[in-house]
Amino acid sequence: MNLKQLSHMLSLSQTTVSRALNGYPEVSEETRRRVMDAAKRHGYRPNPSARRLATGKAGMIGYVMPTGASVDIDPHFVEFLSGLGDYARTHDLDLVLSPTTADDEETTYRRIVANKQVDAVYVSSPRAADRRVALLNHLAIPFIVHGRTEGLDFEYPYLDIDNETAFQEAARLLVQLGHRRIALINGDDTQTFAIHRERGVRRALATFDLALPDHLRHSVAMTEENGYRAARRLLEHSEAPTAIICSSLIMSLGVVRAIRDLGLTIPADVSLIAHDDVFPWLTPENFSVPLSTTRSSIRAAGARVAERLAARISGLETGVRGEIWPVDLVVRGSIAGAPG
Amino acid sequence: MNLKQLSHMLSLSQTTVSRALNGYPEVSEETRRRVMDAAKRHGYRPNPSARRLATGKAGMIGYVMPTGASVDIDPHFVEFLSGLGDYARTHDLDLVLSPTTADDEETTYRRIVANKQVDAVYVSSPRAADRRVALLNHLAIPFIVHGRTEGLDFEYPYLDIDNETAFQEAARLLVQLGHRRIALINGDDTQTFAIHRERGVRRALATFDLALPDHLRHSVAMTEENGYRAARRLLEHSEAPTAIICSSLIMSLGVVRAIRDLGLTIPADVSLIAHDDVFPWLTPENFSVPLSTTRSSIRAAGARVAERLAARISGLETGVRGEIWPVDLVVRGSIAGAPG
DNA sequence: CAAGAAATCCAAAGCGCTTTGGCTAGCCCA
DNA sequence: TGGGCTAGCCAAAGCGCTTTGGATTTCTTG
Repeated sequence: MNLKQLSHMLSLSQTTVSRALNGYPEVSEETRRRVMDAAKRHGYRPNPSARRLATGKAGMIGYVMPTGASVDIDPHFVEFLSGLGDYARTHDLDLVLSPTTADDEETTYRRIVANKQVDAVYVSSPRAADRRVALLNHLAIPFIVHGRTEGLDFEYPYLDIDNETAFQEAARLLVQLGHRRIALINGDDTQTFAIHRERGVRRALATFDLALPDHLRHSVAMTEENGYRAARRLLEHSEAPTAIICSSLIMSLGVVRAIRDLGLTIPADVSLIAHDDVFPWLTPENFSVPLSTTRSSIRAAGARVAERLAARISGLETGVRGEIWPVDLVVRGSIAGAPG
Repeated sequence: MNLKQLSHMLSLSQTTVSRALNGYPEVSEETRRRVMDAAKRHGYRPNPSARRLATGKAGMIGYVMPTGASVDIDPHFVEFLSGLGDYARTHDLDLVLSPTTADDEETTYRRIVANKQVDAVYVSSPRAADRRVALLNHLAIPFIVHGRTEGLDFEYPYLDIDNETAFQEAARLLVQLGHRRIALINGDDTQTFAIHRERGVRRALATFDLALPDHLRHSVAMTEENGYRAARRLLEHSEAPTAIICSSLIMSLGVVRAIRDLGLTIPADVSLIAHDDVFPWLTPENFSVPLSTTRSSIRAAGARVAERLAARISGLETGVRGEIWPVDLVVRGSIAGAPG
C-alpha cells in the first residue's frame, strides 16, 4: 500500500492525502479524518526511503561506533543503549550504528551527515579536546555529547554527570574518616571523565593539605585484571594507601581480589569506594563487603540523551545547554576509619 | 556532488556513470577508469536514500532490540556487536537497531521488512519455538539466527555453538573426577542455549547412571546476585553438590562469593566450571582460583554472523545451512577430585 | 562488402514521497 | 452584482539514483 494507491481509493490527490497525514492545515477536518481512517485501516506506512529522499529527514539517530580487533566496546555502552532505545521506541526513532576505525572516524561522520542518513548523532566517551565535537559543530547536525570535553573554545550541548564533585565528596569522606594516603584507580585518563574524577580527588585532598602522589594514582582500561594489578601495585608499595577510590565496579572486582590475595580486609585495612554506573548484573550491595559507591545510572542518561536528541531534531531544543547531573554518594560497609 | 553533476562534468550520461561505478559490463574500460577517477577525485558518494529508493537495497543490517524498563539487554550483546561491527565496517554495512517492546516485536519486524529499511536481520537469544524465526522465514528476508530454536518444523540459517556437547564434556569430566552430585546453575531456560546445556549435563550424567534432581538445578537470569543466591541454595541443601557448572562468568562471580561466604574452598570442597563468552573485561584466569571454563568467543560469532549476512544479501550464500561451532573446555584450577 | 553481432552509450521512466504553485468554489462586503 | 479572500484541493516538479529499451557506432564474418 503506497500513497498513490491510498489516494486513489480515496479519490483524492496524493498531495491532499500526504498533507492530511502530516497534519498540514490546508485540508478540511472531515477529509483528514477520512484519510487518517483509511490509512489506519489499510495499514498504510509511508516508505521511509522515499520520505527521506524527499525531505532529507531520516527518522534515525546515529552513533559512530569505533571497532577493531583491539578496540573493546565497553559494557557501559549496552546499558546506555537500553535507556536510549527505551525512549527512542516511543518516538519511532531507530538507531543506526556506523562501525568505523579510529582512523576513519572523521570520514564516517562526514559521510553520515552528507548522506543525511541520520537526523542527529550522539557522541560518547569524549576526550579532552575531542575532535569529533568540533567536527559535528562544524557540520551543523544536531548532536549531543554524553560527557564533556575540556578546554574547547566553544559551547555545545551535552549531558554529563558531575564526576568532579562526586569524587571530591568521596575523597573528602575518606579524609574525614582519618585516611591520609588515598589512592585513585582511574580509567583511561585521556577521557574527560577520568580527568574530572582525578581533579575532584585532588581538590578534596588539597583542602586538607594532602596530595595525590604518582604512586597512588593509576590510570588504566577498566577491566577486572587491571583493577587487580593496580591494587597490587598500590598495596605492595612501601607507602601503601589505606583507602582506594576506583572508577568502575568492574575494576573494583579486581581490587577486592587483590586486597584479599594480600591477606588484607575491607574496610579494616583498606577502605574502598567505587563508581557505580548501575548495571543490572553487578550490584555493589552484593560485594563480599558491600561497596560504597558514587552512583549514577548510565541507563537514565541514555534515555535523557535520546529525549534531548529528539527535541533538537524537532526544533524544540536549541542552543548549547550543557546538563550536569549530580551523583549520589552511597555509603555501605566498605569504608571505615583509617587503621590505627 | 551528485550523479547529475558528475556525469555532466564528464560529458557522459548518468546511465553510463552509474554503470561504470557499479561495475556493469556495458561500459568501456577506459570510460570506467575515467569515471572512477573523477568520482574519487571529487569524493562522489551516491546518496543512499536515493539508491535505496531505486533499488530497494538498504546497505544495512537490522536488529530488533527488545527494550523496556524491566528489560535488560545483556552484556553479551555488546561483545557480539563488536564482532559484527568489525566485519560490517569493512563492507560498508551499517547496523540499525529498532527498539521495540515484547508486544510490538512482530509489528516491528514487519515494518522494517515492508519498508525495506534493512537488507537482512539477525536474531539473538532465540527461544525454543521462537515466533520470530517463523515470521522472518515467512517474510522472506535474509536472516541468521544466533543460536537455535528447538522443535520447529522447518530449516533456517543459524550460527550456534555446541552448548550441549560443551556441557556434556564439562559434566563428564567432573564425574570422572569422582563427583556424584553435580549441580547446574543455568540461564533462563526458556532460551534454547539453556535447554541445550541442561541436556548436555543430563546426558553425561545418565551415562554414569546419575541424574540431575531439581534441587541441583537452577535456572535464572544471569546476574551476579542470582549466581550467589542459587549457589547458596545449593550448598546449604542437605545434599549439597560437590561440583557446580554455571552458565556464565558473571553468575560465577556470585557463585564464588557464595562458596567463600559459606567458608568453603574451591576446588577442595566444591569444583566449579563456568561458560566463558570471552569478555575483555572479565577473564576466568583471574578469578581468585582460576576458573575452568567452556569457552567460545561471542565476538567471533558476531563477526561470522555479519559475514554470512553479507553473503546472503549478495546472494553468495543461499539455503538454510546451520553452523555449529565446537566449544573449548579449558581446565584451570577450579576443579579437582570429589572431596572425601 | 553487406549484414548481423557486439560494444558503447544515452534518454527517459520509474522508486514513493513532499512541496510548490496554481485552480476553483464559496464567502464577504461594498 | 462583482471583485477580492480564503479554504480546500490538485497537477506536477522535484529528491538522486537505477534500469529499461533503444540508438549509434564499430567489429566480424561469410
